[in-house]
Amino acid sequence: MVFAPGLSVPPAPPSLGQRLIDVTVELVGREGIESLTLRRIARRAGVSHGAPLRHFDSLSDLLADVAAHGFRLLSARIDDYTGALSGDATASQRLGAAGRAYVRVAVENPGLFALMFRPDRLAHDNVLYRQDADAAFERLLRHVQSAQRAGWQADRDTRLLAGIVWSSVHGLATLWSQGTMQGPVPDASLDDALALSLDLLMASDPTRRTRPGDEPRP
Amino acid sequence: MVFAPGLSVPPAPPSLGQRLIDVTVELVGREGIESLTLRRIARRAGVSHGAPLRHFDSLSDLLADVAAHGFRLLSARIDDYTGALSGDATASQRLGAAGRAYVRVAVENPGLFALMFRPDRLAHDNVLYRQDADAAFERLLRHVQSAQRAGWQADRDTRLLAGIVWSSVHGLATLWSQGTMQGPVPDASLDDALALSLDLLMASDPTRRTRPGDEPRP
DNA sequence: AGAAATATGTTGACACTGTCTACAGAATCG
DNA sequence: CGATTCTGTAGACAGTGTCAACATATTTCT
Repeated sequence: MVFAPGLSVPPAPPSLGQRLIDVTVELVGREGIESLTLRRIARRAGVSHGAPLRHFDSLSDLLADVAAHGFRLLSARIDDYTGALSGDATASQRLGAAGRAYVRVAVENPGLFALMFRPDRLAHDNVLYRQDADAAFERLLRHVQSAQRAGWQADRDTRLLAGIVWSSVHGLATLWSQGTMQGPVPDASLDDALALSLDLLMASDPTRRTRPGDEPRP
Repeated sequence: MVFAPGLSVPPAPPSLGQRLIDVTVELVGREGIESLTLRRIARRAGVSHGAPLRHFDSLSDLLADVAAHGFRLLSARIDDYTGALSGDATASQRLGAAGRAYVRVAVENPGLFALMFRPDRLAHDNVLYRQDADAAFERLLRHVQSAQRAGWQADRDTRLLAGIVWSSVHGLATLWSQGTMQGPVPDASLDDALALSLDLLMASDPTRRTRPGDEPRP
């Protein structure tokens, strides 16, 4: 092994706290929310059933940290999707891309996404959760603001408008990712649904020429 | 007591099955979803902890029946709100009233509403649940259909369009009833949010003259 | 009517769960 | 070096969903 100071520092083994979060993320991804048991998480991490409580106040505290991780993932995906647009994309197109990222995260990580919006399973006093959730919303807020400056619904209250856009996308993401939509609207494609939803939202956008679902994707 | 055949038949005491459902509805209304325990429900109904399993396959089967009750309540409220409009109300106004009813049910019964959309706590093979949920959606579908016949988004696929309207209203109802919205949009009023949401949805409605949030309420 | 079958409740057991306390060893610090 | 804190283990406790055994009613059939 070569000695290269600052480069080959052996990666410190992640603390048990972090490993428990990783294990939980993997568990909720493979087996869903009902599998999220403190003892099961501990077992899978290879420690005794009492060990997690040395790092988290309670199960709901651990789950809140996991949910916070989900919000960080969401923010990253929003940045990916909006950043992948060409430089001359309109603000509304960027907002649409953010919405697309949101639904994608929900559908690709249904368990984690469900956990993120289940207040009865999350410690309400977890600061990381509130921080990262707020950061994701602020991202959306900035995109709404830009779209407004470009003329879309310019006279509306920005925060409320962002809340409505959020609601709209969140409803689609929720119903789709938990399979509820497949009952009443069985043979619809997610892309069609998403395109229609954004189309209704952006119906009054003066800058749009084509359907807002037609931007390139990353 | 007067003998009046057909009128004063002493009301048959509701079966334990029905009483368990009633108790659960009341419990979820006062103490939320985390309180929904088979043993606790049995205790409150005054029977032993094993009794409920003579009437339901499992806790999740009982909860699915309770959720079905919630969907029946939802359908009734939608009919109330749309039926209270004057005879010359437009189809879009009726659709808006249905959306208002949806959000109202969610906000006034947050625990029950949360239960209705929590697939991990409901028996997926409960027929009553699927029936009553479908019935509620069909109601919405008919209102969307009427609005389309009146010219709103007439060229869209009706079921998909109904799914999008549902999503939009459902997102607002969910985030508001579970208090998530009060974080990012603290001082917004539900009426303003609802009005704005319906306004965006109905932006392209040719029959509307005023803001669609302005119809009378029952 | 009487017997058989079914329905509906109780009780106790089992394997789980979250959380608490007591304990042990390691790391850190004064 | 001694004391203290950190981080893990092990056992206990109350609570959970579900099942089997048992006791009565109630209904059904002959």
